[in-house]
Amino acid sequence: MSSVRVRFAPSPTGLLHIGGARTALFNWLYARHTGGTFVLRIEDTDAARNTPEAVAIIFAGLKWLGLDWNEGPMGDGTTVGDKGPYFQSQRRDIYARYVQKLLSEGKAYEFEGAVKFKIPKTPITVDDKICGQIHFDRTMDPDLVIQRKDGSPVFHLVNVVDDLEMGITDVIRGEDHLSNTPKHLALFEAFGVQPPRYAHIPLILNPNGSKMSKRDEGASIGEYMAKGYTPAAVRNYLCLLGWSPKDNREVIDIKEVIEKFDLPQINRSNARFDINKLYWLNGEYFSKATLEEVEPLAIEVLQRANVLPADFDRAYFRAALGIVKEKIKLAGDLPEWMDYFFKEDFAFDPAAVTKVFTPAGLENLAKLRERLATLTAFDSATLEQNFKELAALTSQKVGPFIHPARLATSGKSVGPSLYHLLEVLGKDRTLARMQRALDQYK
RNA sequence: GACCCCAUGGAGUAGCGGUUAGCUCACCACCCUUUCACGGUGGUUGCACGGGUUCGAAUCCCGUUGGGGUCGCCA
Repeated sequence: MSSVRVRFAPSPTGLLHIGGARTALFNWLYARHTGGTFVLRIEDTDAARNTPEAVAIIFAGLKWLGLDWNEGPMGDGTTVGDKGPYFQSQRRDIYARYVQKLLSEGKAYEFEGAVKFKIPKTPITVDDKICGQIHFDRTMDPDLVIQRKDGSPVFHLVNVVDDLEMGITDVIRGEDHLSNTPKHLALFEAFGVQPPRYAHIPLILNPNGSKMSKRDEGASIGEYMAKGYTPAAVRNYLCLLGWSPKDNREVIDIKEVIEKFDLPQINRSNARFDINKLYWLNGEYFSKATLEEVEPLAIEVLQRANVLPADFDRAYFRAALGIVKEKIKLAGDLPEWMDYFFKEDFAFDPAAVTKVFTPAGLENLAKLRERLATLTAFDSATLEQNFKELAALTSQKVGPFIHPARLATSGKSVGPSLYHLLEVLGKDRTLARMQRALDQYK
């Protein structure tokens, strides 16, 4: 294991922000690339936010993305690492000690009950691994409150003390912290230690270019979990925001990303979040996955949507999933693509009814039903043959039979390959559904 | 407002002094097809602007504009 030690230090806000997840990802990638250590630390100094549920959401999100950490609370109640505690709320005495040290050395002073750190009024340069050398004037910077009137330590202090105590060598964090870095550098200097290296990564913006806050659509990893996204796809997409393999590929295996990932080549400009591209990318992963791989997630999604009954027919379900899977990009789209497989009283799409269940369309449907009723085999090849024969017999193209058949048996105008659909539904269901449509509209 | 960062089509990016400015998503057209989708082919859209430097700038420098961030006893 190399000497590199990086950390992800989220605050339990009740969700794992997409930007935070990306920061975690980049830290994780760097740790894995260098063979270093990835530390998870919970910045819960704000007591109001410190709930077990909020912390659990962070664990769940990181695990879902496959970002494992080497040190910190593991999420199951256990803790790994000898630099703990890894919850800031449990490190009060450590912070107090550091504040005391600054106080006794005259580097901080009391101010109306709070404690302020004296910011050196001298220019300083931040040497950032992504942004390069950044100069800050500091001569007009006000002193920094490091401990509140109520005795609690402030973010900048705890952040620096923890990085110091935990031996963090590289701080990879959002660019929103770049302007805070001179303060942190001053604190490290006051403590008489070498500061870590810094790497500030660009932010993720909303599609309209505004800052993505936690209330914005799509800001929470939990949303993607709930919508049935594939974690590898989300992770892949996040890799592409600010980083690139530089060879025109989009779908890239995480192992290869680890191999190629490094800090200097990270982009310096903010990136907008494009749900469209994520959706496409998810489709790439979804269609490559086998039926077996997709099945558990599909069942979960469908049962949560009340589409799949508790006691479903496994073989029938798998057959249905098989023909639908080829058509969609996202597991979350499954409910609206599969609801009609499991109920007979589905509604017929009104727009499609107007267009397809015309007198001629219904006439064709009736003829079709009559013919299908005589079949003994009901496989897709036989069905296709019969559709075509009937079309030829009536001097029509096959479309005028296909469309009414689809609408009658699924209620929709779009769906999986029709012949396969009918095969999966089986003869009895197919005929019954066609009869229902005829009874209702003819 | 001050300070900091950024700037290639609608979005993500490749490019790192000489390219017909490449790729992906999205969009449009055509082909294929039972619809949708997939796939295939083609297409619209770009170096923010103005000055320099140079024989030559998307690439280097300065300015302007635009966007983002920081300036809390939030993290």
